[in-house]
Amino acid sequence: MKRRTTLADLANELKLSKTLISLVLNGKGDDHNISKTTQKKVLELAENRNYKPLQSARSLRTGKSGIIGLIVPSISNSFYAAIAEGIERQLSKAQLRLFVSNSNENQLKEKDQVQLLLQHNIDGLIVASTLDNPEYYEKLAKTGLPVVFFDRCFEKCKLPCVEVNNYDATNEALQKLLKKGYKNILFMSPGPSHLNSLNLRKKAYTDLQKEGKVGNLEPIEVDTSNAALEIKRSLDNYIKNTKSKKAVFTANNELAFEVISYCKKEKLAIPSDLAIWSFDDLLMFGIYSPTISGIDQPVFEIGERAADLMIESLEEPNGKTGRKITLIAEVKERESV
Amino acid sequence: MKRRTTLADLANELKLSKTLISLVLNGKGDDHNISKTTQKKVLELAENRNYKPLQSARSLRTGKSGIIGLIVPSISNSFYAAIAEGIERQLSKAQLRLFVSNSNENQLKEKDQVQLLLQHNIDGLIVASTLDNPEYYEKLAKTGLPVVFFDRCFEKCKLPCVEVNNYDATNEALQKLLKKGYKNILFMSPGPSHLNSLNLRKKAYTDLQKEGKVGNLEPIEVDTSNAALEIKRSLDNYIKNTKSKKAVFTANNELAFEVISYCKKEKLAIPSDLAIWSFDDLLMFGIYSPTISGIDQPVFEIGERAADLMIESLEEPNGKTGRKITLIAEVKERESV
DNA sequence: CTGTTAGCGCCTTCAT
DNA sequence: ATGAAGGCGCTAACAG
Repeated sequence: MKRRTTLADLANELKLSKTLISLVLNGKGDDHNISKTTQKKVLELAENRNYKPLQSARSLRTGKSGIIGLIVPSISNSFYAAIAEGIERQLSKAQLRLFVSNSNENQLKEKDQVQLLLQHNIDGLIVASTLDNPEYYEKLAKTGLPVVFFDRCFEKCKLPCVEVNNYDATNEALQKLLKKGYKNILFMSPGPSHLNSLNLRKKAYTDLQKEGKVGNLEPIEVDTSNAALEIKRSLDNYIKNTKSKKAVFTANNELAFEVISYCKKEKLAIPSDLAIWSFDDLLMFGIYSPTISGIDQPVFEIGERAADLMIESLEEPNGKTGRKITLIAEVKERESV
Repeated sequence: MKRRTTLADLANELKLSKTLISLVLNGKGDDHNISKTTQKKVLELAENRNYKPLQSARSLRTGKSGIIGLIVPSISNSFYAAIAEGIERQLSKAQLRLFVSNSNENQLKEKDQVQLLLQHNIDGLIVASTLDNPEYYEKLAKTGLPVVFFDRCFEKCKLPCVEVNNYDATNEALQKLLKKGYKNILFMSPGPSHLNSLNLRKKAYTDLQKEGKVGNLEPIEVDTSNAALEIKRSLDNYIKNTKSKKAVFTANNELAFEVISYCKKEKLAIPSDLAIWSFDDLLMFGIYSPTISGIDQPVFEIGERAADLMIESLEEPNGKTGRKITLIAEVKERESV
């Protein structure tokens, strides 16, 4: 079990000081007028010995780790998984690495994960937060840690974030349903929720109700730990009591999945017995029979832009705060309506 | 921007030595006969000041980081995402953290990622490798780094690994197809591939051919970067030239997805025009109309067992090598055949 | 029961 | 153009 090569090893072998080696390897050779030949020797030996600086040592010395923490509700949700890939792709261009943590929609666990990340000297934090307010992160940001939100942003929060046009996209989809003659649309969201993104989607619905355009059904909040059952109850009820054309709008992909599953079990035809439109767009929506209408968020771009914001924050720690990026989600009408 | 609390801070405040604090905080207080009252004082102050040891310092000193590296082809593939969650869940019980890296099925990138992980002093490596032989990892393991494979294991490799009964499960599914009267089954796998797991699936097919039970169609290798087109070409051809009942077996979920997509586009009925059976089992398979036959790998368990093997290796570095765990994948016959 | 000392590998100021 | 020395925060020998 041979030891890894260290700076000292290289220094000894070349009869030079560690300082010199360090300077050259960090690209500061020219600044210090170190001769080209020396530089070359150093670089070659380093290559040859496969020298790689030990991050924990460097991190201890510089206070920087080259690690960005990412916190998502669940990495096995394809939405977050795709965003994570976008982030990783972009960060790795800047030689940064990504620490992925699940919060499992649990506020305590989320804070725990942050603490763990902090212990690893992370340089920044990218978060789709489950918390109900941004205070915790605002405090963190005040200590000098760059924080970037995505997907789940907070109103009146100065921290940079990347989100999509939740309200407008939902409104557009609902309007299309109305035009198709669906009036008593059922709105379902995972809940109980304080999440701004979900509330905006819901607001698009309730605002239309206030305008008298949509029937006055109470929006349903589905406890996702028991989704299948709750959805069955709601839909059974909805279908029994609704005479007009029936349609359900789900605020995320998990619910849509359960609704489709329900239709399959109950042998309901889509869209004749029940029409479906979902916020989020899964790959399978495009090949299901019938194809399912969705709202397609630009997942990779969300990830990349979040990473960009992070890199910006890293470069100018006192730069303009409050950079908010709003991306456009594409409303996709398909056979399910 | 206030500095974090350090051991020295606590020591100063209590007029005790750093050593003492360190001992207590690491639970070695009793071993060193440190008085309960002192221990209590230390623990309370640490709690109070929200002291958290800095991992990079500890790592530098001990050579251990508490980080396990995970390398997968793509974390946005739901199969790997689910396994990653299983691993994370199990590791976190042992206070270990997970570094997730994508190899993108690229051998060079995979090695790069390993190097990066190594720089972070990782304590172990869990890998679904894209390499065509285990040498690289065997060398690594010889330096004392615990390595655990999963999903993609190597024959005649002494390193611990977790896999499923690829051959038997495929054989079972194919036998069921035969019994249903499908004779000229088309076999498709992502390729060109050297992966043992995929080759075992293919071998189950070619062995049946040798026994004369399955027609003698050449197994198809689909270039996944251009899957849709290649699949269309193969299936167009297959369907045109096959008179008997038609069925395709796909060796992974991505191909199955493309085949279903093809059927949708070409308006082919499943299973009357074309039957489908897939290795892997996606959530959507259960709600698609018709439901799709699959082979369900126990993803969470794969993750957990891989994590277990890692934890074992960590505990007894010179323990028995060659621990191989083979889990049973469940063959699920559904409406698509 | 508690403290002193040294050093992990690296970067950085200050000297030369 | 190069080097010496110190220290980041922590732990592990070795002393009392």
